[in-house]
Amino acid sequence: MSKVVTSRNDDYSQWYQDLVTKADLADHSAVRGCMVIKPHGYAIWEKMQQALDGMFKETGHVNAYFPLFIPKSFLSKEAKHVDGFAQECAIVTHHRLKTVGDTPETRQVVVDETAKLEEELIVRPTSETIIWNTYRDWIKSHRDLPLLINQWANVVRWEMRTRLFLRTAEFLWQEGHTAHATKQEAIEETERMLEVYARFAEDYMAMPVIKGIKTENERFAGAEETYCIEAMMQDGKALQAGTSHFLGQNFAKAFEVKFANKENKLEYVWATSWGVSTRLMGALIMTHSDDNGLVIPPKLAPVHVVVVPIYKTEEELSKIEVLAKQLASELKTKNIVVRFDHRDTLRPGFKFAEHELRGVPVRLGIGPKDMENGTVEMARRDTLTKEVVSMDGLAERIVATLDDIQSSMYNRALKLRESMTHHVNTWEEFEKALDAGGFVYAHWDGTAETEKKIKDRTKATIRCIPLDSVAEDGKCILTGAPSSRRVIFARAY
RNA sequence: CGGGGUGUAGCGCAGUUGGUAGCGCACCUGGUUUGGGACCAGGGGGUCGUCAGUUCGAGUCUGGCCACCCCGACCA
Repeated sequence: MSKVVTSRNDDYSQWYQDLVTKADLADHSAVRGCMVIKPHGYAIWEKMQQALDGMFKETGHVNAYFPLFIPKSFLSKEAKHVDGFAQECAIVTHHRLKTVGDTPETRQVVVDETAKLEEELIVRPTSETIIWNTYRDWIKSHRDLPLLINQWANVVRWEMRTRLFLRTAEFLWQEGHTAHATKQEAIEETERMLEVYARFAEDYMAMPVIKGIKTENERFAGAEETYCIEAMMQDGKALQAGTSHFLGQNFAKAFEVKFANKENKLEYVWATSWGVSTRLMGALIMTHSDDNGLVIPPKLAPVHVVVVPIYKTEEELSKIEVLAKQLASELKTKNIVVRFDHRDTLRPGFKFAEHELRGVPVRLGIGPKDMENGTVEMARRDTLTKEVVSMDGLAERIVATLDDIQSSMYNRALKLRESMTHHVNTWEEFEKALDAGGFVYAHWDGTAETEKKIKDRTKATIRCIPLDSVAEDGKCILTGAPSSRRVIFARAY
């Protein structure tokens, strides 16, 4: 009974926390703001990594790895960049400990002050600086470009307040860092990777996203332009799910990265960077899960089908097991993972609840009645519906069901987003729509001051200027100044 | 960094006017069960966050410290 999660209606935030811990995704660790990602959570992250990594490689990228530590002086070379990150850096100052105290009771380990570093090291909050410092040596000619590199890594940002997956002091991510000969190429790359993220979110996570551009206020520190995908969570709040930055020549200039063009003239290199993080785990949870637990889209489920045997005798069990094994090997050829839940100390009802909590998309119950009738009970996690189906053609049926789960999860999420999206023209409507929750399309005069005033008054930020927005004359919701297109406002995570 | 809260068994909690720690779940053993979170019997498991003080005696009272969580401000 201890595994029941708080309902979304009672306390959304508590529901989220319950879900993360009770579905065995992650736990708070002994270190403030840092989480332990448990095997089940990590398995889902690995599925995400796999899919994304494949997409990166398809678009011509290769993986590499750069150091965890960044010399302090590197960070300050790009002025805006350091401004953006200075407040949340972990700093390494020493490289040795020593033991003091003569007795076992008083003995303790302290920092050895004689082992102070000449230059402090910053634990990377992001790797632009160390990477661009390295690129200086790698890029000499236009023939070295484009340079398309990704790294899977952990980064540390000393956030004041943390939440499991959504904002942790240490998080896992991938960061792509590319170098190009022309501005146009770099912008194309930025947009290409935004497209990859959007496709991943929608096709794999079954999470609809809006592609857009950040306003100056929300732009990445050191970028010329930040593109993003924005998703809406079930409570109507927005979540930035991924960003792709056009960095211009800012880092090339800061780190003196020049290449000889075809005319043998030296030019600064154009750059992009783009990343998604374990925050996507939070997005996944808050997009689909319900009061019974996690709901995972089949494409990201570590296990697609679980078979729960219902039996009295060992003989019955072994018959069911033979069936399950057969089904598993048949489905394995279609990359569907079937697990047979053979645990004999737990009753079926407990297993049903547990697999629901952990989000297995399809559950099959097989008992004596089924063995007699040649049927199984098939339950869908997304709809919580059950039906008794024939064992004949079961594999095909499962394939079709998984496909259907994948697409209906997307459709459900899209429908919810649409039902919580509003277009408003007056301040009064604007406030009302924000309180109702969701995305609010409204006109804005394009100034950072107005954006900030709106944020102070309503806690809503401009999530993005949608890429597909159409030109439309209107008046700024706050100042009444003319505006040529709507932007999306929302309260956000 | 402000506000609030919590530290007692793996988890969730109780512990009265101070008298040396208990309940549920989980765990172990045995048995009966098994189509939506089983039941019976027996059993194991504790520096009560930490330091100091008051006291014959502190989980309980006093003070300090630490940690974590939640709500804000800041950020992916």
